[in-house]
Amino acid sequence: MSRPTKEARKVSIMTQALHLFSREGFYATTMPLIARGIGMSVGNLYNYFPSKESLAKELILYIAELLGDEIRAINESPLSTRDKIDAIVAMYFRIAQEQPQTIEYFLRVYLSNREVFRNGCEGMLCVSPFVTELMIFFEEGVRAQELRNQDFFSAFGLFMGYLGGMVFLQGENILPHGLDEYRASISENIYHALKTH
Amino acid sequence: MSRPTKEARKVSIMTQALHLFSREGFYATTMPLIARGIGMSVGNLYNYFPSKESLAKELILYIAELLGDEIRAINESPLSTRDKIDAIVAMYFRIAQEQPQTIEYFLRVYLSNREVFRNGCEGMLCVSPFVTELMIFFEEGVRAQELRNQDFFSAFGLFMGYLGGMVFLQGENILPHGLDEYRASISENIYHALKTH
Amino acid sequence: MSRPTKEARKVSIMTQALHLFSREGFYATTMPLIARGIGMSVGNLYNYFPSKESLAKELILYIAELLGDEIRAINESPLSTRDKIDAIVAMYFRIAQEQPQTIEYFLRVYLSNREVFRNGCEGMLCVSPFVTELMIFFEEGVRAQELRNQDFFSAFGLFMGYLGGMVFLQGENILPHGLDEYRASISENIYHALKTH
Amino acid sequence: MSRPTKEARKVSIMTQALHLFSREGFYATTMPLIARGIGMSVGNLYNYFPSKESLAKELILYIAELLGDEIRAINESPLSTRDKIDAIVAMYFRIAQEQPQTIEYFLRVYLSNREVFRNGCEGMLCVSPFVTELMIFFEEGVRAQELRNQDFFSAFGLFMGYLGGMVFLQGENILPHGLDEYRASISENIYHALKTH
DNA sequence: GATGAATGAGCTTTCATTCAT
DNA sequence: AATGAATGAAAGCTCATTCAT
Repeated sequence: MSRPTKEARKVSIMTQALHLFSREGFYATTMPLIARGIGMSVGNLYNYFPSKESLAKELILYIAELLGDEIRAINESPLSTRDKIDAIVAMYFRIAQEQPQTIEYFLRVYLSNREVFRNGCEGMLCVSPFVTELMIFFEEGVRAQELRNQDFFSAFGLFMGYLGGMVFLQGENILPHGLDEYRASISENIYHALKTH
Repeated sequence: MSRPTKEARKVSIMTQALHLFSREGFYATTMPLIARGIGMSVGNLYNYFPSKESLAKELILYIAELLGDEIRAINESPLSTRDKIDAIVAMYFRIAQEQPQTIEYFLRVYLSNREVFRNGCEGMLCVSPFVTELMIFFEEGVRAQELRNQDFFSAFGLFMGYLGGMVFLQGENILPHGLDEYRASISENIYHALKTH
Repeated sequence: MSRPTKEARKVSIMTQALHLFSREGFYATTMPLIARGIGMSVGNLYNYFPSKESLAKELILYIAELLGDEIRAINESPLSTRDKIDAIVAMYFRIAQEQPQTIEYFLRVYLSNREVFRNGCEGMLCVSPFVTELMIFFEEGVRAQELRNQDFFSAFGLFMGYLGGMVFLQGENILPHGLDEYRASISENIYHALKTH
Repeated sequence: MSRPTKEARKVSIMTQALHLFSREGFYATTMPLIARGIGMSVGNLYNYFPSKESLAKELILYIAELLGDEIRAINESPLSTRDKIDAIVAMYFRIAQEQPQTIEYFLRVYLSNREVFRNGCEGMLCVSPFVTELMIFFEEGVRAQELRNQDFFSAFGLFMGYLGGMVFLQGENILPHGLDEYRASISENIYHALKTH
């Protein structure tokens, strides 16, 4: 049986770290815990990532690119702005369901432990692939006169805060229904919030 | 000079802990640090709170009550639902500015370190005073036919996610303008999102 | 039985550290080793010294003062320069015999691990009490016309290198006789090296 | 292009190790660091030297032979004892300047980390080529009635301690002048110390 | 001979918590 | 109630050495 490649090992570390970080938090997740989870020695972990922080930073970059790619695909589709909102909400919830660690990591590790990302991820540096695409979405909606022209961050906060909030509530088992059943009303709310009168 | 009462001592511990937790995070704040900040010994801290976690839990309860009281006052006022939205947004931003620890604690300690609150604050247990008042606000708006009748959590996620997101962005120095300049557009967005057509 | 005072504890840590550092070297001496040697927990060590390095620095300061005091006493005595040389050699060897750790620490920890002392002990900062007294000795000898007037460091290197070298050789069990039997010849050699012709 | 011989590989390892050990110290120099510096794998290093310690021991042997050869050449020259002292001092300082690693290794690795050389280099075992030549120098000086007849180690300690001390002071940037400017006075001091009256 | 991923013991340091006073 | 010295488990990280390839 051939040994897994170096790249495969790196992926398995990142997968395990994503899992633990998102569930237990950055500080409660220890390097020995990550190592044990994939049957690797602690020392060897450091052959792949020079520090716990660097591991966390690679993860957020990976996630931002993943989300950025998803939104880009939607931006490039021929949908109306109204339907793009639908598509973004659906995409976000689909990821939250299929690979919940991804969104949880974003919410509970990246947004919460800013000191960890201070060096190397200043401002939106590590999430720019994703923010950029949302900005494009918004500006195209404005140009198409489907959305009101307002400060981007007012729209951005609405989008991300709202979606993040819903996923958070679901993660806490607070929602009486599944995420999917909220999709329509959330899209509608966002659309009404942003659309031209 | 009379010795401070037990209750006063407890308040001063909580004030100091709130300050440190919100600024440094739960894990980077040590018990000796809290004690030193108020000229008390570590040992004595444990006469008031049986553990670091219990201190964190009492804090979120306190904050939930504070925010709950603020919203109750708005609920009990004779304003229209539209103006109540304005008032809630203004109140939230005012607190974020006047006592930023409060909102920061909510966003960066309570929402972020779920593992800390796992036992004892399941679901919305520790924030119910505040959630309850928002629920009342929403139901009255529906009854007055100013707001569409939808699942409460869809509205709740919008409200809290949006406001929390904006305060977060400001905390990261990402917003091009001050929070106050977003007040009007945010209220408007929320109102359009939730109002009857 | 009353507990030892904080100062006494600190002395016992320093004593034990001096012992181990001088015998095993700075790096081969671990904090757990120091702690175990005096029946104290590792954690508590850090209530007395903020780091292993700071412990090493306090030790060299202590030693430099001890040696400085000894030489000062000789400087202040009414002896001739010739006899002062005798006295300094005798004193150095006496300390090397009675508390060998002291001299060994100077030779094998302070002089050898300069990187440890880089911050806070630059140049001769941490050994100045001792160097200063030797400088006084030398200058008084020159003024009394018993010693040739030459660059101080040429004399200093002779003195310290020679004495240190002999103690080193003894520590390695290389000397065929005890240190004391070299005292006369060493004093004589030093005197002849430095005296006016 | 022919592959380097086994011997050539060994020399390149030793050169690199000497360089790093003398500059960074024994403990701060890691085996991977040595390997990387010469484009060799860690594993292969162990085909040439069974351990880090053995590498350090081979180095001191090499240096002792190098210094021994230098002194032998001086011993075999027709100079007077007085001039041989001059020549030895000059040689030592020349090496300290041309290949400082050599002397630094002797002072800061061999003399300083005795625990490393405890097994295998007891006493003068690993530096005997060099000590032997100095012994010959001294005995010939005595026989020629230029030097007083005293215990060899008293003279040895003077020579090595003094020269080592001066190089050390220079390494610490403590000397107000360059080493060369001390050459004459040092030779003179040594000669006066040892010569017949 | 050569590679370098892998090991695992051990390092310095931290900190919630306890308890004798 | 109050103190703060003491504990000890555990953290992040390092590195000499091994061994399958």
